[in-house]
Amino acid sequence: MNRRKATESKKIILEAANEVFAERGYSGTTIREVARRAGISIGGIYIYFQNKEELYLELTRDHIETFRKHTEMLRDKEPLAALKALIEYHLDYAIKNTGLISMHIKEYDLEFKKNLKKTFFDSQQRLVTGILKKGVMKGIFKDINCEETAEVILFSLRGATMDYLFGQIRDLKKYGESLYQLILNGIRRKAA
Amino acid sequence: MNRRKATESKKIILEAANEVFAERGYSGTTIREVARRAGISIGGIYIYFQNKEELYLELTRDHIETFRKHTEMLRDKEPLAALKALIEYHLDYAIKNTGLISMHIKEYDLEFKKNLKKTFFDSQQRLVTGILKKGVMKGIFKDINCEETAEVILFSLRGATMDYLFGQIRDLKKYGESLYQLILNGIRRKAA
DNA sequence: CGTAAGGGTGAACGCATGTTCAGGTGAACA
DNA sequence: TGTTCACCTGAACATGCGTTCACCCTTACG
Repeated sequence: MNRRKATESKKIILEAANEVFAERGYSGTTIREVARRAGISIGGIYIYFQNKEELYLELTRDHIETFRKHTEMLRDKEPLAALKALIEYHLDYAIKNTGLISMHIKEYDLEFKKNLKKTFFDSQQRLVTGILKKGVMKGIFKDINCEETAEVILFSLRGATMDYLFGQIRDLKKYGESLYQLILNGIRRKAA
Repeated sequence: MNRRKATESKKIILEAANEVFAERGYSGTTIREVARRAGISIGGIYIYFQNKEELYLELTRDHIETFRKHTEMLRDKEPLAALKALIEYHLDYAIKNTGLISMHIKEYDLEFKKNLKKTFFDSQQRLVTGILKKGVMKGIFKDINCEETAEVILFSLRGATMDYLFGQIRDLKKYGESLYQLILNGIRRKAA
């Protein structure tokens, strides 16, 4: 029927796939459902994507890139403000992208996305370590082990995200302040 | 052939199922594989369990009960010791039961185990809140919001578990001390 | 007009899964 | 020995999946 341009169709498929993956996870997503929601035929998907994996990878690369771009900006802020903003961004992201995060948690061990995941986690780890090191240098933070503390901070953020996902807590934002205080009391140099 | 007693067969099936579920998660587990590993036929499984869900639930109930029993004992300890032991137990459990935890994380939203999960999470929450309240009463901890702080502590423990599972960190035990310090500095009443 | 090509279709294929059920087998007892 | 019954078997069934491919439109161009 030649209804659309190729680039347009590809975009529509990606958007539909994004929806379905977020709702159902990787293995729960069927090509049939993506096709249905994109308003294209089953075979039509395979014109633009070799297979389901490729479709998934293309989406995941986008998501990681978006997240990375937003958090990398924090490097320029003051350590305290950067930490606060990091916590806020994490919690905010979790609230606004439940489906996406759910997908990545549920299928965390898919072999074909291992590299992508490692790169992502490492970049976050480096970012927080950087913030902490800056704080230590400036005398704002105690003389902590920055790598290890960065990891622990990320633990708590991911744990909060997970509990929110699990439905264990309703108002995630509420915990932002508690998290900030707990972290800060643990690393800040005493004023007195 | 009447090789075994019914109770024995059921136990063998449960053990096999435990293995396979831990390795492959719920949906990744096939009755065929459980049967193969239990040394019984496919149909044999259905003599003892109505279906896959029931098999899974029976196992999960056991696991939760074991965990709960071990942590409830901490109520009698001194708050500081209880916190330390709780952290230790969590990390230890994560290391020794990767497969199990992986299964629960990967299929966290299975409808038929929702109640079981909520009960489990709530009991942990109550336990930590109790420990904190005792500490506050004794003047060991600051006048914190016990419920909220308990949640944040559980965040960090679950986050640590998750990062370990994700392969992001290798030596989980190493982070026990960091976690303890961060938490403690955040809630302990200053000695001076 | 003919025809090539980009864009699209969906029935069909091969495979895997949870579940069923007609039937087998051996020990225990009459 | 014959009968019963608890225990067990695995081919068969219904379903659902990712993927393929022979074929169909519509447009562009000569």
